[in-house]
Amino acid sequence: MSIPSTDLLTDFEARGLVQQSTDPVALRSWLATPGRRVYAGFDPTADSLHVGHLVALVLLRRVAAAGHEPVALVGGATGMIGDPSGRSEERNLLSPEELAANIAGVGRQIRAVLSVPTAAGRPAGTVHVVDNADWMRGVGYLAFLRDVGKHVPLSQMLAKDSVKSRLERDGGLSYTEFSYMLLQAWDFVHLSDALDCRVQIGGSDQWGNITAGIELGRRLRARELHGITCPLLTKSDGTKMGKTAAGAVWLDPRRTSPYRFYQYWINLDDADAGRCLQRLTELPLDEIHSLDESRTTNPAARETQKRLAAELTRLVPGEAGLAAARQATDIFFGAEIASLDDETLGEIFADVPSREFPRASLDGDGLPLVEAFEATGLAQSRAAARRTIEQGGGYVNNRRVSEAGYRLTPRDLAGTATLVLRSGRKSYALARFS
RNA sequence: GGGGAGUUACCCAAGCGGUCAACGGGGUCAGACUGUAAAUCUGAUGGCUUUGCCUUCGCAGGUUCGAAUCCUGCACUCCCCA
Repeated sequence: MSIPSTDLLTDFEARGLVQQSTDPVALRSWLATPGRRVYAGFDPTADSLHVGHLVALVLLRRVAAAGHEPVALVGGATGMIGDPSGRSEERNLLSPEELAANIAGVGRQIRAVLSVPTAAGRPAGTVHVVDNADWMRGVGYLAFLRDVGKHVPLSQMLAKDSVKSRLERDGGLSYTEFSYMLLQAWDFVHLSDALDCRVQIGGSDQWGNITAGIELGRRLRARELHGITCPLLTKSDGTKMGKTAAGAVWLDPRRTSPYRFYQYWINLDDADAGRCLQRLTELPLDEIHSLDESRTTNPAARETQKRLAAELTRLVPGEAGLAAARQATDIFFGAEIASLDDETLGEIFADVPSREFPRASLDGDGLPLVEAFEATGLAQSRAAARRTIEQGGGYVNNRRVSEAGYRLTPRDLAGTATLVLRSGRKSYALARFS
């Protein structure tokens, strides 16, 4: 991907990534010089980022692709406090140990995603990952109040939407969370001092915090800082992006397997998939348009979803993760499971519940299938298992078995000691015999 | 304190002496269809060693050949009058 460095803002605009920005003319002119530093902050609220953070990560990648240097701030200091923006309730404070682990995990992920070569094969170049605890740790409360707090009018703080909406609620917000924006404002000023970073980008819920920093920069340094926010990615059905019945979709493959990550994107509604393609991937716009076209003329092919899933799975879990996800997808939606070794089966069915049985149970008459269904949790009782099987919803290694009295014997093993049970379209369980 | 109504399977809700494991709806599960979507349609929906057996209709007793259905006591919920 080659974006002329002068056109970062235009690029953002073209992809629908700009919700609000400060003066576009000044912004463009500052970005006209290559090698500018642009920052986005990440709160270490967990040891992994999730799909909701993807927009910010991708924004930073575009910053890099445009010839600038992305600065990712992992909020070790702000994470001690908790950002009230976009939150309806007071946050629980994290313990220092949790926070340290989260910072390490999140930092690693940011570096990993930002170091994946862009679509055009261009490496991301210099990436700064900074922790605001490094400059906040030594700052005393009194000094902070005198040097920073003094320059922030209460009226402005109270006017922020994030504060207003919380004050209107029963729970209100604590002084601690109220102070959050001062910390973030100071971060921005600090980064402009230390790295000459003058642009902050983030989700639209960050507008208040960003402008607080811009304001502080003007008062303290007489410096012009800029901000861009992008619209929060939402789904057309009103639910949150990146949420499934099973919980958030994480970027860490240990929390969300590559298969489930891939499937999340594959399953998006058409309307959402198109937007995601534009905002989250680095596909050239003309390619996106031709996929839009394909979506109208041949929706059943679901090319958009396939492309989206491939792009993002490659970016996050990586090329190997994509291969694994695809293999798992073939198995989950494909034909009979022939002979696969136990290790591969274990990997493919990593997300699926599994259950150990004594090897001897397969000998003689074998293990009643209904018993295996019940034991693996595929059915709540043997009667339920029997019903499912009688109605044609019972599968062994993806081969339908419709006799409720069926018994599993060594012939049913897919690997050397494993077989795959399935109930209905997509409930799987692994039975291991040892 | 007095009077009345109610308590049924995951939820709502019929049933008012045998034909009741219990109508119907929702949900859930499975099947068909389909784009790994939505909608729709079909079936299932207490358990088990399943042509049968066992345990369920607030709890405990009782009447009866036989009770979710009748009687007594207890617990809880709701409404009305004080």
